[in-house]
Amino acid sequence: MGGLDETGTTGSGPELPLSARAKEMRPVTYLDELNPAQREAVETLEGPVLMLAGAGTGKTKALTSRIAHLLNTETARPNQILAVTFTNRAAREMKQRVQQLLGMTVEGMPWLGTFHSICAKLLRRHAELVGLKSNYCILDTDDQKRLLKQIIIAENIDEKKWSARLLAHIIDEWKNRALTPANVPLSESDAFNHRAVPLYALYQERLKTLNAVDFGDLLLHMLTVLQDHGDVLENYRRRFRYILVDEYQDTNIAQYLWLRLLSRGHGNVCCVGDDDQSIYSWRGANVGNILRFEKDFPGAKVVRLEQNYRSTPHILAAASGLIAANRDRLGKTLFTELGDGEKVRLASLWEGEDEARWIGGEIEAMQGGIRGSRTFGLDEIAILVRATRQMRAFEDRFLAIGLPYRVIGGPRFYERQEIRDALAYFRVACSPTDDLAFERIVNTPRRGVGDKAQQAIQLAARSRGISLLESARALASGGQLAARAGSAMTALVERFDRWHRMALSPSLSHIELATEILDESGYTEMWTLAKTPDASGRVENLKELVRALEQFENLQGFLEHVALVMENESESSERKVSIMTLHAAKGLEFPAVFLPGWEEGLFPHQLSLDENGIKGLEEERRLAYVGITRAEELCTVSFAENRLVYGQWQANLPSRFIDELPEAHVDVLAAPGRGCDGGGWSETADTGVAERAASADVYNSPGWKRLQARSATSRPVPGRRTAVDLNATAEFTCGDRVFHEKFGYGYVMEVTGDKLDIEFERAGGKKVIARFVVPAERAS
DNA sequence: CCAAGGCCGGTTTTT
DNA sequence: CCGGCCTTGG
Repeated sequence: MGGLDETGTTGSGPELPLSARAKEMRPVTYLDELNPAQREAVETLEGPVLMLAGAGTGKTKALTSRIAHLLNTETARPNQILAVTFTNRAAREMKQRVQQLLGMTVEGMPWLGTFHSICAKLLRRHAELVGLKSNYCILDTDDQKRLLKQIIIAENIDEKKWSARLLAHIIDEWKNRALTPANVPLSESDAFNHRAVPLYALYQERLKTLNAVDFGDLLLHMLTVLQDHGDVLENYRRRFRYILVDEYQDTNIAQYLWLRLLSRGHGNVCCVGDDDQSIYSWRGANVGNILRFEKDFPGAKVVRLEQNYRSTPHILAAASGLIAANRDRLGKTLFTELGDGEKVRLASLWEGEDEARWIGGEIEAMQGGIRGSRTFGLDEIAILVRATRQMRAFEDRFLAIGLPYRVIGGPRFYERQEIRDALAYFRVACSPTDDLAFERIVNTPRRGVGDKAQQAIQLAARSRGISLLESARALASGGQLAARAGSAMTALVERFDRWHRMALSPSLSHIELATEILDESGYTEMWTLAKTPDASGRVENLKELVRALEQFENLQGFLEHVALVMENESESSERKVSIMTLHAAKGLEFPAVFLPGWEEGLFPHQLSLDENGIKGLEEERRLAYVGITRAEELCTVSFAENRLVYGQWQANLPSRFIDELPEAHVDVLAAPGRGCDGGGWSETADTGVAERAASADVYNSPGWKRLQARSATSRPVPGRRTAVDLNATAEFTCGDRVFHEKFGYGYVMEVTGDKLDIEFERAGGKKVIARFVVPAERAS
């Protein structure tokens, strides 16, 4: 279970004299297992330390050993250590490994957790300092957007032009940068048609009335508390004598400020990170934090962990060669002592389906004992994609050939509609004033309470300053609703009253209560009767939800857990191939990794380049680096020359990242699927692709050569038809030499309306809309 | 009040 | 091409 301790599982434990016992129980061995760099990072307990830990260099080991060392030398007691991670997974792993090292349970480490869970816990203690009650509820992004939408509509703003989604994004960014409505710089006040700042302020007001916070607030409020209340700050500075931060390259500005406040004074802060693995800038992460560490924390000791224990040499060299193309980096030289191993394999396929088919074939071949090569279990294999839409092809293919797979990081269990609905019922039952939850389920399942009735309830609630449930009760009993809505509301209010009483009664099992709520509300029935194909799955999920309740003492505790630990915890032990995004793969490793879809536009992703230019490109490259470095023994990069994108066939160039892989460490597979075995596993690959002309290795394929050659040989015949650019920027005629942002220079071959057929020198033949090209002489 | 059709948008995603 | 969301018409 997660690193969230809000539910009290470990947080409320007594502060044990853990280190003393640890010593009795187990002799110090952890130091002997460290290399010199790791050892230095572990043993430098005082003052700021930056551990620059490359991929696979034993960073978690160093971090956990450091905690063990702090405890074992009695430098700190467990409750004096603040250790923060980003994900529950990381927190859980850290806890387990400290336990392993010390050979005991770490019940007494209350301050090891995610930024969010630790802040949530602290904020419960100090909620009143920011105008909240300690039982505040934590909204997820869905609630957040619904709330913003209400505000936008209430302010008479055209929601279509100015979406809640956009506003949520703007506000999140400000919160990431620790900007309260009052602090937003004037230069940014024009955002959202000059309305963003006042709307932000309104939103914060509304949250306060609801006694609610969003994720960003957890950090921001705690920051406010520490900044404005010297006594509280002093208290925590004295308490958290040693601070450890995992994945420092992913911290945002609010988190950075928070850490600085807490560590100023003793300065015992140890940050671990890798600037080359910073892939979350779009979520507010600020690589600058790690790049600036030595300036921010004067006298900092910087330790580089450069010995890689994960990947074989070719894989490591390929990754290092690739990332060397990035400019803004601290720079590390990773090395390994592992034996030879395979080169990174590179395969070119005709189209996306072929790619899935080929990889499926490879995986099957890797199962059975192909003579001379190692076999890989399904759970040792991962497919890492750039975008979720790439997953479909693999799922289809694997279903077809009966290859067990699991998609990691898909829509999470607690984010599914039916689960969120059920939780909303539980929320209202526990706290009848939870308006957002009430709103969500007031007419789900349909019970005849439509827009009009809901608006009346809202209005009355606002004007009288009462909750929606109370308002509904008043209107229903006063006969102020339409007949159908009125009777439905009376029944619903009555039920909630009863459920609330049951929730308060300690004698009643919360599992029975949950079951009753779902049955009596008609919610389970709604899905049982639904005729959509996914209905039965949803009923299953509801059952699973009730099962998950068993691990908690009451509904309240469960709801608190869910708010922060949005994970699907049903882990089957069956062996399966993992399919996930590159982002989701960070921190994981697999013996064999497939990296499909290395095509310009997809990876690096076009939007990333468009929006962030060179910075975007460098982040994409780091993503590629993360991908390759997940592999222990076998890494296979592939690309498809053609891909169906939003129903349109698109011809793609191989990713520039392919060119950046050092040739000496790459094994270009000859024509996978054609029977010319280049790699060792290919002979059993599906030969259905054999007839496809253009499948060949990247650099020597006939198709590739043809593309290269074409521009030199073909000269268009000057033509008659002329395209009129609708934006009146230029007119084109057959034979014109033109320039395109993405495809480079080429000649216009044919003109159809505003569409041009262009032979590009590098990219080959494309159909392009006229306004996307400029005459070559105008290209900068 | 609800179901069917039109329209837009469309990377990555933890807490 | 697909899904979510909103509008429209019954």
